[in-house]
Amino acid sequence: MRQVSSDARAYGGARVSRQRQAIATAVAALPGAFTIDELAVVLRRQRVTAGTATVYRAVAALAASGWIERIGERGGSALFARCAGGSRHHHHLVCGDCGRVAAIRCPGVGRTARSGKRHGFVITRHEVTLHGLCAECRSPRDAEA
Amino acid sequence: MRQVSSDARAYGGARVSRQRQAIATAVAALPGAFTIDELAVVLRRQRVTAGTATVYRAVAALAASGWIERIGERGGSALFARCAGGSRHHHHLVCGDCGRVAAIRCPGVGRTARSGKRHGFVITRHEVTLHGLCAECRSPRDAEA
DNA sequence: TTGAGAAGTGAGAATGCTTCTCACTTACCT
DNA sequence: AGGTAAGTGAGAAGCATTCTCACTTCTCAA
Repeated sequence: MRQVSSDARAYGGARVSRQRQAIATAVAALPGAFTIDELAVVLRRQRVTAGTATVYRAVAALAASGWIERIGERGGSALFARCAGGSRHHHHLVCGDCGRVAAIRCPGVGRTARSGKRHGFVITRHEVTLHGLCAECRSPRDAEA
Repeated sequence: MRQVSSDARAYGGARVSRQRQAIATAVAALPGAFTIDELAVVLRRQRVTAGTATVYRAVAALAASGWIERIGERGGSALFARCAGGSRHHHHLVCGDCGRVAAIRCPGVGRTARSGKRHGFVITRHEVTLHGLCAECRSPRDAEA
């Protein structure tokens, strides 16, 4: 019996090379959102050699399988995150400081759909991203409030 | 008495050159969302000569004054739109076909703020973008529904 | 009207992110 | 073990966007 590793699942059942395994592990170890560049830094620190194209392709594969999601951009680079939302419909709460990401329920599609209908629109897709500071990144003074 | 033109207002009171005037006019004439590239095409069609840097700078100035807003991206380019939302807090409804943009009220920040608090986050900013098809771009068959 | 200075312009170089190419390597199925 | 489809990596290429710098133009004040 063949065992399907968690890495294989992360890549949607595609072939898992040494590089892809290391990339999936690095992504899982990151606390939150990351850019390709930040991921490359982690890989280098772990003495993983992987070409730029390889990292881009691996991240694209992880995103295609739904294991990570593209949640926006930071400093002109695409921002990705592995999030706990699973496959259920959800949105993201991103800490502007450490990049930690939390999944939140969708804040009422029904109302927005009605709002769209009023303008004659049929809504097919929507994106909601919340930015803020997580508990750990808030300064003690702010945390009091 | 000096008359402040609408173009001067669009540029936040900054100096209005021939190019900036043409760019503001072209933006106003566009039906909805546009990329820098699409705007450049319109300008070329109107025989307006303006360097790439000039168009970028003018669009940045229009966005800085709040006359247009950056509402996302399309095909890897920044997507802007002049919208009717004014300065009040609002979000955007973008037609995926013609780019027409409608402003909609914010779909409940209170709920999302509470949702964030549950995760220990303090929410400082949020973005909501709805994608769909406007009445004119829906095919007759879809419009029946 | 004129002069000065600030601000805008444009061509092209530079930058930075991302994708493509292609020969080489490797994971996986039989 | 062998075949093969898929992944890899170095570097080139393709973009959107920004920067540089000499030149032009706008605006204000005299």
